[in-house]
Amino acid sequence: MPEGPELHLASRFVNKCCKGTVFSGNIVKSEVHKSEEIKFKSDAYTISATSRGKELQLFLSSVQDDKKSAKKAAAIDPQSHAAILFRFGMSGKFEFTAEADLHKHAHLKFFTKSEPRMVLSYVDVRRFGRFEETTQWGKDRGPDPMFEYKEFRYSISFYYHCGRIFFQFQDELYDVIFKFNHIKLNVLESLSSSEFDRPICEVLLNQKYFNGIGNYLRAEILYSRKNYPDHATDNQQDFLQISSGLHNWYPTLRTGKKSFEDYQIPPDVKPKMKGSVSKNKDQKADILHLCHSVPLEVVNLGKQPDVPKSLLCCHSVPLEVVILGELRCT
DNA sequence: CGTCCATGTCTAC
DNA sequence: TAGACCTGGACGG
Repeated sequence: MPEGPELHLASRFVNKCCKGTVFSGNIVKSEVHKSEEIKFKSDAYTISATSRGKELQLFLSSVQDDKKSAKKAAAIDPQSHAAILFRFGMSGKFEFTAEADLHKHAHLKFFTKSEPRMVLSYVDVRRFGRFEETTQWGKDRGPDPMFEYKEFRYSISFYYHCGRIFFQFQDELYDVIFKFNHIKLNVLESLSSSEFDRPICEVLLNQKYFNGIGNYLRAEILYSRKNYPDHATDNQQDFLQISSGLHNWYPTLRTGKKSFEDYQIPPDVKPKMKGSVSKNKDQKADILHLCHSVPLEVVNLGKQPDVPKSLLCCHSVPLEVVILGELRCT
């Protein structure tokens, strides 16, 4: 189930069924699950969710009868709010059921206050997923290619200029970089990490840059370029060539120019391609853009189950089949 | 009955 | 880079 799009749909699901619902009491972890117990406890709290790549955050907020006491509670009790970070492993998901219908592998349970009691539960058959009480996103995981597209592109280009600081001060760094030209931008240097010095099919699974891309999505992305992993990059130069968007973005690479204007964000940063296959046979789609548009298509298919499955023909086909099979989708 | 396979990390050699 | 961590469904004998 869970790559970026599924995590996002899971967050929508949680928001939908928890809207206006008040939860209460202990958050119950199954004995068998290895994650730590969740300490947050409240007589009355609400739940909302958001996702980023392959992670999902639940936000828990205590509710009070009147606003005054709410303020008071927040001031006195730091426990009036909490967040839980989830990774879904291979089989994680959320369910919202009656107590009687709880899944056998429900590992974390949130109970509604009112009767009949309902349960929001984190279900994970294989237990590869983890949860943790924290307001942070996982360190070493990059921006979401669907919903933080600009940052996603930046993260790939600039990570090695700014190091770990990048993830802590992303917004500030963009401003600095684009207001002043003090920092010399050099994509080749940015991509000089050995992490990019390998086949593109492996690079795409690096969650530091491609947070949310998994085995199925990379198959979709590589196929939609009509470019199979075994044709793909063996070094950073090839990665740049594959990512035509980076060339457009950094004219320096072709012209040697280094003026500030050359470093403006390209106009095509926002999605413009409908569908994932480039119309021009000779011009390969920008692979970074596909990391944005392809998962978004999956999200939209999830919204409308009746849509014909013509677009994402191999989303249910493992990578090996895509490589070997010249694709079997009609 | 058995074997193989699964949208993901994580860590020990 | 192989193995570990897990359950269960598909399929073969």
